[in-house]
Amino acid sequence: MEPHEHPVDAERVARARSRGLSAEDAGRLVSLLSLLADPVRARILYALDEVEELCVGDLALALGATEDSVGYALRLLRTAGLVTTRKSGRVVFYRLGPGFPAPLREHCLRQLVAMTRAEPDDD
Amino acid sequence: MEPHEHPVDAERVARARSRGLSAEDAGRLVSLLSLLADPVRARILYALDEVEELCVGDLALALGATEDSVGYALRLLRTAGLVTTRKSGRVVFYRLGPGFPAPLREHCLRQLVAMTRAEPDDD
DNA sequence: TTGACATCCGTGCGGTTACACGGTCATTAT
DNA sequence: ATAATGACCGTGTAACCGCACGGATGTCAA
Repeated sequence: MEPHEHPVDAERVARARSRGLSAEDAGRLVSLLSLLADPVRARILYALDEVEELCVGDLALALGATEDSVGYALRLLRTAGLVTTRKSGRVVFYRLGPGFPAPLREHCLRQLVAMTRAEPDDD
Repeated sequence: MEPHEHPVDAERVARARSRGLSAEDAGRLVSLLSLLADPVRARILYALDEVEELCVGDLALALGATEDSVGYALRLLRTAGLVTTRKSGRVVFYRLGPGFPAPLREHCLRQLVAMTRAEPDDD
């Protein structure tokens, strides 16, 4: 099942090859988007974008999810450096990390959400 | 394992609840982002954004992937309505669909890619 | 018509991922 | 000190997903 050896449009193929996404860049992009591509994580990030700071229990309360669920989600987000923690007593507060990608916040979270709300164009 | 009944910051919880993402909106957002969160699909969409139109074989050639792989990827993208097809003889050309979300194209594809390239801030 | 080709489709398998459970640490109150 | 609480961690399991394989469809060439 080798790719055929007769490019139909060699010029476009060359352009796609040179200006396209490398496998490495795609990998980084995907590992980032994968973190957003989960209901709990997306809602957590969106909530933190709205109210700045929340602790685990309150987050679970606000989302109507189990603490286990948000705990697991926060584990991944924290590992990826997308959120930071502030510990006060036995309560741990979360907020969006300083290294949180601005375009991701501005466009992917806000704009995409707005769009998704407007267009009921889904399965 | 019920959420505790003592919100630490009741005001923020209320705000996160009212202005936050509903489960349904999150579901739609996630089903969209999930389509981007794959190396092959992301590279296909990016390539189509660059060169307008490509057939399956040329796409596989440009990405250095098997035709099976891009065939499967296109199957999902087509089902979701993100790409459209134009058939010429036995060759099928793909391009970004008319319903392709503009913010997704502008920001998620282009800006995020640029950012991901610049910042080696990943696992 | 016969054969070769580009693509699509259904299916099974392997790897990944989300989630629930039990145990542990640190902190606060009695 | 003991008990209770908020959160973390490691592990097992079940579901999901990408992908390869085989076969089917439609098209061009001889």
